[in-house]
Amino acid sequence: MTPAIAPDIAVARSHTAKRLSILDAAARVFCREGFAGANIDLIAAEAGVSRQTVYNHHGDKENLLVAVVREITERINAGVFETLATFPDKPVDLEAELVGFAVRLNQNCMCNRDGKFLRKLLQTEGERYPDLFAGWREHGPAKTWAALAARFARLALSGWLDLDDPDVAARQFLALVNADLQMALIFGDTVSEAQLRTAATNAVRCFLRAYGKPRPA
Amino acid sequence: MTPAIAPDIAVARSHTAKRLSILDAAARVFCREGFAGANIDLIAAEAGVSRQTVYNHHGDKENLLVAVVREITERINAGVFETLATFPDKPVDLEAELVGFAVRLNQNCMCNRDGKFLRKLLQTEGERYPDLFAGWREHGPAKTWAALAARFARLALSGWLDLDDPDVAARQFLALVNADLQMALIFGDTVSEAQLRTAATNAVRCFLRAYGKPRPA
DNA sequence: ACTTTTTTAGACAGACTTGTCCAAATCGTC
DNA sequence: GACGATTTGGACAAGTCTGTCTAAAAAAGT
Repeated sequence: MTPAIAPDIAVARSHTAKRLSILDAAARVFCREGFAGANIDLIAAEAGVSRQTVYNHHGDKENLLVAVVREITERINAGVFETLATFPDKPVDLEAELVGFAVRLNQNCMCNRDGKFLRKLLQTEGERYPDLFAGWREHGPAKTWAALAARFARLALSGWLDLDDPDVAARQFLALVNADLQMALIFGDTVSEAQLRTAATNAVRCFLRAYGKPRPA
Repeated sequence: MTPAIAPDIAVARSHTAKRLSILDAAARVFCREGFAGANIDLIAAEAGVSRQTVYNHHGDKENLLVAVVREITERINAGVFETLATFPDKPVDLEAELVGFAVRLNQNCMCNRDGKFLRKLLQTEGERYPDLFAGWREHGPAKTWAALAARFARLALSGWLDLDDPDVAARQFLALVNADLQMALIFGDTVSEAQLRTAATNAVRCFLRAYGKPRPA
């Protein structure tokens, strides 16, 4: 069995390697130039692959865009899921731990390369291909917000927070975390970790002034 | 004098009318299709003008983009300036008046057509033409934030607010106001006034829980 | 070593755009 | 009604891009 499978894996590996390389280059070029301005020759060159190979793998330019979006949304969802698992459910120092969580969230989901790409692709092609992002639209932010809201609700139950509406609080938490990064995000600048920490600290401080309670017994 | 000027004005008027019509159509098409995908024939058609006229007015496609961005940023800046003047400097019911202000801000600046266009153009072409938006980058949001921060500082002085850093508070106020609209803004949906009011109410309530003080005497 | 699959490079047609040119037509003014 | 400026429609060359095709080369598998 193993000898029969091993070659398959080897083939699949090089195949997959090229596939990923193409998707990566395509993501970069689509984001930089927009769908209409993206040049398949350029994508092939950046992927270190011949143009024909691009067509062999993904057939169409539109198809390639679909594959890129699928890939990126999957990676982002994975990052969000992973980061949500680090939420401070049983905090000791709530402020510090929420700051850490906010920094992780931004580093793993919003401010990394994938986040930037998704934001840009969504903005540029969202209206032209509405069903392209329909899946992410339903399973992405809404799920994230709901999960975060559930965590906040638990913190409220255990006496750390005083909340009217956990869903609103979750959205506000995320908005506050990005408050200081708006400009950088909109201009596509890279944000240093120091900026990230400052932003998160300001956000959590405001959030806890609004919804925090003295540490429960 | 008047007979000598009148024709000039008449000429200028029709000229200007066509100019605006072209800029309007160009903004729509650039935003919908991106710069590379925008078709000058289409712009001319949507402007109800022949293609040659577009070239007569703006020469180049790139030049046309510059003109569009200049036009939009000017309108946005005017809207911001106008709306900032309605800030409740001497409030009676601070919460209600801040909600009203937030709604106006969104209606006149962020959520209207110009705001949507600027966001999209910035996202799509900001990296390719960095100096195109350099002017707005310096004189736009930074000025807005500073002006808003000054208003909040005055509210703090007169005993309505308890602020550490008015600049941070201003950015947080704006972030909170958009917290509930993120999805709609990112997907380019239109937002109803009811949504705007709800979002503003949630935002102001959170903001005042964090920074509000009981009404001064 | 032989076979099969994948990749490559290049040529290619078809379509589409941009920006220019020009002659006819339209418009407002004298 | 005549004049000058502006607009129009269409034709045009030059360039770019997509997607296909082909035969050679490379890689992988048996």
